[in-house]
Amino acid sequence: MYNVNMNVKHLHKLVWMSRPLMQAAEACVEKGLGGTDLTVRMRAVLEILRQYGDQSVPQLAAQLEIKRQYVQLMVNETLASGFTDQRANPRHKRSKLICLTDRGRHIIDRIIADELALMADIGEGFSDDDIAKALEVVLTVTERLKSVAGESR
Amino acid sequence: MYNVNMNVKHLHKLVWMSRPLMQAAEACVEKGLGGTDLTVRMRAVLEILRQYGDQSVPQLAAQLEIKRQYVQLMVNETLASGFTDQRANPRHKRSKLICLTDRGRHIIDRIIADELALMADIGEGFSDDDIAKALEVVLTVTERLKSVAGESR
DNA sequence: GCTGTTATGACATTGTAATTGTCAATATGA
DNA sequence: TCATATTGACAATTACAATGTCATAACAGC
Repeated sequence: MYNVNMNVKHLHKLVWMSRPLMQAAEACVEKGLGGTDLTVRMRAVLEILRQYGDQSVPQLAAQLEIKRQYVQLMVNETLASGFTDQRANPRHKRSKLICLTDRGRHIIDRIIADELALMADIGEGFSDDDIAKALEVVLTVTERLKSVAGESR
Repeated sequence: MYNVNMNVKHLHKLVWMSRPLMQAAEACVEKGLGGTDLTVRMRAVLEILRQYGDQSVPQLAAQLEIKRQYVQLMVNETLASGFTDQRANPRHKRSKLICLTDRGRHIIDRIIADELALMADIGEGFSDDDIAKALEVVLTVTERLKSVAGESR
């Protein structure tokens, strides 16, 4: 029998707070996107490209853990809006690499900067250590939950 | 100009981890529900009833922060499956209170117990203080993000 | 009690995110 | 060269949730 202590209940609550947190976060992001032609899902593509460099659609799909067919839609939107462009892929002739245009890079840089500025406000009152530890908990818990859910499928 | 330090980047990452965390959590919950006739959304109704007692559909909707029409569907499913029942509402004759049946209470108790047991494994290696602090960060950040997103609408 | 307003349940419609399935074209690798 | 895998394109489907509407019924002020 497990000793169901406070620790465990806190963790349970933390995990269940992930949905409200996500919703609040996405609402904020959406608000920050107001005025630009970007959508939240286009933003996700630009962010990955910004952080990890040019990639093919299937590679993006793996990063985002979303099916490639849907990522293709997202990417097509960014292409149509001129935030990204295609260039030759040395590793696969048919699957072009998606890269940020100057416009795309400019806008995603600005958006991320705005978001970080917001985070500076949001984190008010917590120490660097608090935040670092909280992140570590969240990352670890996510990994462990993934492996639990993934088992024996 | 903001000083974009590690703290802020960690917080940004933490916030963006909320989606993967949620997906992993829901996948685990779904797995835990295997074998029962419960769905994830029915589970949500039972959990609120278990924690906060009998409530009307509009009250549940407020708790879950979901529109009452959709909660009505969720509740109807729990009624149809015999996990909940209706009883007279002293405060409103038409809007019955939804309450757990013995079967409903038994199953949600078991599911929560299983989840807490899983949390005991998942939290391995973190101190009570780490978890408590992480929860505090998540709760606070969620509240603050909500208020930011809610402003001037 | 009468009456206007609100709350509720029921149902239909719509929107959006994302998955799944399929197909043809093309690349890749043995 | 040829079998297999990958890719992009597109259609269909599922799931979640919001939104709209309506009739009924409850409530509150008078």
